[in-house]
Amino acid sequence: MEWGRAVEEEGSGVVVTMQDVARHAGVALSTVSATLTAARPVSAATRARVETSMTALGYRPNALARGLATKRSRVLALAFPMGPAGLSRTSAEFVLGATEAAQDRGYQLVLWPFAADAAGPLLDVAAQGLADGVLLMEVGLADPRVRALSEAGIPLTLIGRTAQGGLPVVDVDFEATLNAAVQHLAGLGHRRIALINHAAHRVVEGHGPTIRAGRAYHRASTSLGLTPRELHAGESVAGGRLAAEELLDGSEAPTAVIVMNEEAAFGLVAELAARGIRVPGEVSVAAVVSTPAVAGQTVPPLTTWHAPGSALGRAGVDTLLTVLDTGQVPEPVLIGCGLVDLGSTGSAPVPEPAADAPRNPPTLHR
Amino acid sequence: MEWGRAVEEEGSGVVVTMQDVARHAGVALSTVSATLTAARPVSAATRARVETSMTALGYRPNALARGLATKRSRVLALAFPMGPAGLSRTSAEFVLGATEAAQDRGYQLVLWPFAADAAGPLLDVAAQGLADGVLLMEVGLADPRVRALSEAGIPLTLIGRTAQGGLPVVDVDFEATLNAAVQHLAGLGHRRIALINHAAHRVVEGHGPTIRAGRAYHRASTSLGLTPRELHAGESVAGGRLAAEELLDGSEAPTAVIVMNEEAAFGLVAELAARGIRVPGEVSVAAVVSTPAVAGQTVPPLTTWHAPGSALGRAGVDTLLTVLDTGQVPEPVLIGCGLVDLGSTGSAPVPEPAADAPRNPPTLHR
DNA sequence: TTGAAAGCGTTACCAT
DNA sequence: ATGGTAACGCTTTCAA
Repeated sequence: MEWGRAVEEEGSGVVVTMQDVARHAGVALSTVSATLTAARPVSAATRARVETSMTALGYRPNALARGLATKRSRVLALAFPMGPAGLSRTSAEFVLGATEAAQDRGYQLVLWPFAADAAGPLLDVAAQGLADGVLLMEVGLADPRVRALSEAGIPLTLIGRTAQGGLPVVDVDFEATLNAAVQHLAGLGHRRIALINHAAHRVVEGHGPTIRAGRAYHRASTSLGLTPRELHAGESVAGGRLAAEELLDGSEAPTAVIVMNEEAAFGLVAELAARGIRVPGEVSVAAVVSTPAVAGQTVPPLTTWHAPGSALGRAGVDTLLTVLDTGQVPEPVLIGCGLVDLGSTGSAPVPEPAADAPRNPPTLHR
Repeated sequence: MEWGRAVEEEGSGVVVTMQDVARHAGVALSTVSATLTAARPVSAATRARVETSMTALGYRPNALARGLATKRSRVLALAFPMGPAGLSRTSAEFVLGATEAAQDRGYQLVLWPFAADAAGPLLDVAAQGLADGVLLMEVGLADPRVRALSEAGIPLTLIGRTAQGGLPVVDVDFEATLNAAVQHLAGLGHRRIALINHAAHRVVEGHGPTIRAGRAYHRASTSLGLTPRELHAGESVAGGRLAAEELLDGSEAPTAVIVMNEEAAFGLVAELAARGIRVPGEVSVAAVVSTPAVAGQTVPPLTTWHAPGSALGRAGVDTLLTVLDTGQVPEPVLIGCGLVDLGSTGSAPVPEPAADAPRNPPTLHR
């Protein structure tokens, strides 16, 4: 509808450029660009003409060209080491939060699956300009990726690692969470509160959550005058059962168990059920840094300190964008877990000595 | 180390362009490009010089510029509707397979989290040239995204949907899998083989797997002269228990159950355990289109027809690249599940009437 | 075999 | 407020 130029109305793979829109609207190319970016004032009249032309032609800005010109792709890469186990619910909540936050701020968030150890491909992607910055999930204490990326000067933000070396970081507040859990159980009268943590090799590998949760648990326990008892269980139902057996077979069986290992939680509950031990009547159980959606799967469902996935996601994006925009390293952001009471914790049982193992007050009868 | 030009050795955010490399190597820009793309012959000598210069300067090709020039980003988008439940193990295996296949063929595979219904953002990303093609996961029978993308002329491949409308597709071969499961159990002597499928509303919504699995199960059963009994269970432990109760309470309780619903499988096993029914002694259980990693979590672990996630991922990428390169629509690819026998299926119990419900041969005693 | 130059679709700056 | 035009970093002709 202008001087005789063949106008493709839609579809068919024909790319409509800014130049096309400009011609159609009878304005200069730079004016079209301006109405899009608001980089300079455009009169309402021309703006209207331009916008009409854009929709008429089905114009779509080319992100690559824009990125080349601005040196910004407006894409954020979320690098996560993906094993065959998939994405845990907690991670998923994180991703969703991050995705929303990114969109709110005009960025695209893409998940880039990378091997946990290989920094190379990650480096390429970032250095090639495909992503403006990188969100690194599940960072180990001595993660090769961190060194590589930060040395290459690629803006990044770490998820899941305490501040060290002045890198931008967001993380679960394990300290606060374990403290809350211990306090909660102690408040119910429990004196023997055990922790089932991740596998022992995780500690050796420098797995942050495992280490920090363990430390926080010990600190919280001793500060209340309780004797901590930490077990490491394999990440499996079987691992959980084993830990439970070890815990229950001794004479000093705990009356409350904190589990920081989702798979093992299933095993613990199964073992308790197999022994006919009532939850929370005889033993209280609390899942920590988990989610009710998972911890609620057991019978009975477990009271949970819900990992703040979504909030962490938002915080991660915000932090990364701050780095991108200002070059400054923001303070670490730590977010605690919220309590979701699903009824698996209750008052400590009255300390009645078991029949098989008489203790201090010499046999009170059963 | 050349005529006096300030040479940045690394890092520090300074971008090294092809022009820089050309100058450093004393060749033309186009020659550098040629050594990189092999688009034209380059003598070994100059190639060596160029490569030396590239590493000396720490050159990284700019993907955006290359994409702009070639009109190919060499990025494939894997669009998956991400809910808070995360990525199932099966999906994860798919993603891994796809990622590997993409890398093998020189492409980057990114996961683009999108709302299941919103086609808009997806369209933008693809139309903007950020991705060359789209892999659509979890496609519903009347998926708005499919229409939008194919109308926009964006190369795509569907995952999880039978061929219809001549679109490129890869999927699990439900027919073959359910058939194999039914045959396997019938071969063990079972005559009452039930199916616990996904929730009923899935059928209404046109959830492909649910519908096709159900159909295949019915077909396989009747072709063997068996009476099919299909139940729909909610995707939860509770849903599984409910279905189990319904199945077990009747007088015609099945001796074998096929479960095509991972969450419900947990409930089924729990209910069987609660009733003291031995698996596979009294009831055989088989998980279908699942993975041993999940179905092995129950006690006892379940014999599984393992969903071919990885193979599907590779097939999906291959199909999409075929579409991209040739514009042709390849034939649908269907891949069946492999059997992983974890011991939860066994011979059908001898049809001995239970003590509480005497049947044909009047009370043989227990 | 190599060099020079014209795009790719934008943005950003300089005029007007 | 608007129109030209030089980048952006690369691929791809076309000559030499």
